[in-house]
Amino acid sequence: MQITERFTLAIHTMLCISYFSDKLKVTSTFISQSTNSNPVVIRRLLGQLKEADLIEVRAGVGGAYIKKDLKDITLFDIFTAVDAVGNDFFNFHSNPNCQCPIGKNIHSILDEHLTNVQLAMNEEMKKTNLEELLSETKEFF
Amino acid sequence: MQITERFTLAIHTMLCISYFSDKLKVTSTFISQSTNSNPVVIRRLLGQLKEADLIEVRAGVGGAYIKKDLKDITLFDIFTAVDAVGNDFFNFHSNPNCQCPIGKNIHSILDEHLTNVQLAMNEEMKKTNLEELLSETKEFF
DNA sequence: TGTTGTTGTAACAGTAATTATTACAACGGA
DNA sequence: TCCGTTGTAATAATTACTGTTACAACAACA
Repeated sequence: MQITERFTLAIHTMLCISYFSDKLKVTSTFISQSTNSNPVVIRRLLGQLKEADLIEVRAGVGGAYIKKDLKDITLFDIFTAVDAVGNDFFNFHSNPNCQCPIGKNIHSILDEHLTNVQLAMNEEMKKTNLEELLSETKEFF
Repeated sequence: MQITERFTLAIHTMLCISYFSDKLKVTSTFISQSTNSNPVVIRRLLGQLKEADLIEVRAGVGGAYIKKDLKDITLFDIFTAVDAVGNDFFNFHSNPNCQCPIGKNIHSILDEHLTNVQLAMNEEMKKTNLEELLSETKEFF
């Protein structure tokens, strides 16, 4: 059980746009070459990131641009944009036996604990923003 | 992108064993009826929980038993047993372009942050143990 | 010792999600 | 009008997950 490649692909995409968009036109083909992925896959990803209001994509002329202050875009925003699961991060088996004391109460017992796990993950993702990631990139470069 | 049903199924299974194993023989068929699942699916799950040394399963005669103090079994132990992904919870795209400053450094940039997210999730899971879940069950019952 | 109920496991099918790919209409500048 | 690009539909290949049938191995017990 893994989080899809889409997530790291989207972070990579956002970093490409952040790093390059003032120097050159960042197209889906350009990003697909940096990520070693497929232009159509990237375009779908760009659509999701645009939908979440994180970027602007110029139809026709081409190119993607960040729409917010880099400080205000966190890993959580990107995760939510491309891998949204809402409140259902944990997948429940359906119709547990309501004749059984465990089956009858399994949601009452578990829901809160599982929600807390999801929230802990979200909070940790919120701690990392794009500005920070970009400055780390420049240290390596 | 969701965590598999296996996880909540395994928690349900552990609770059934905890709650019933001193009163009756908890077989894969019994658990499959409480969870509304399939006996073979449960037997595979029991195999993983046994492998993780959380339970004992009696071949031949039948029945499953908890092998540790309930306080010492957390959601994290169960998750690790049935949904193990090791350190690779986040799935990376392969062969990013090493000619690109982002592609070349994407792992150096991201690995630590993603590991922290996974650790935060793990730590939250460790906060809930079976004893606690069982006593909540009894409140409802 | 044979019967019984159970576990362990292989094999297979159906479903769903993911990623890659081709194709093409629509768009916007030059 | 031409060109490169986006947006999107359609399809295929792969993989993971869940359900199911089948059966050998096992352990107690009559």
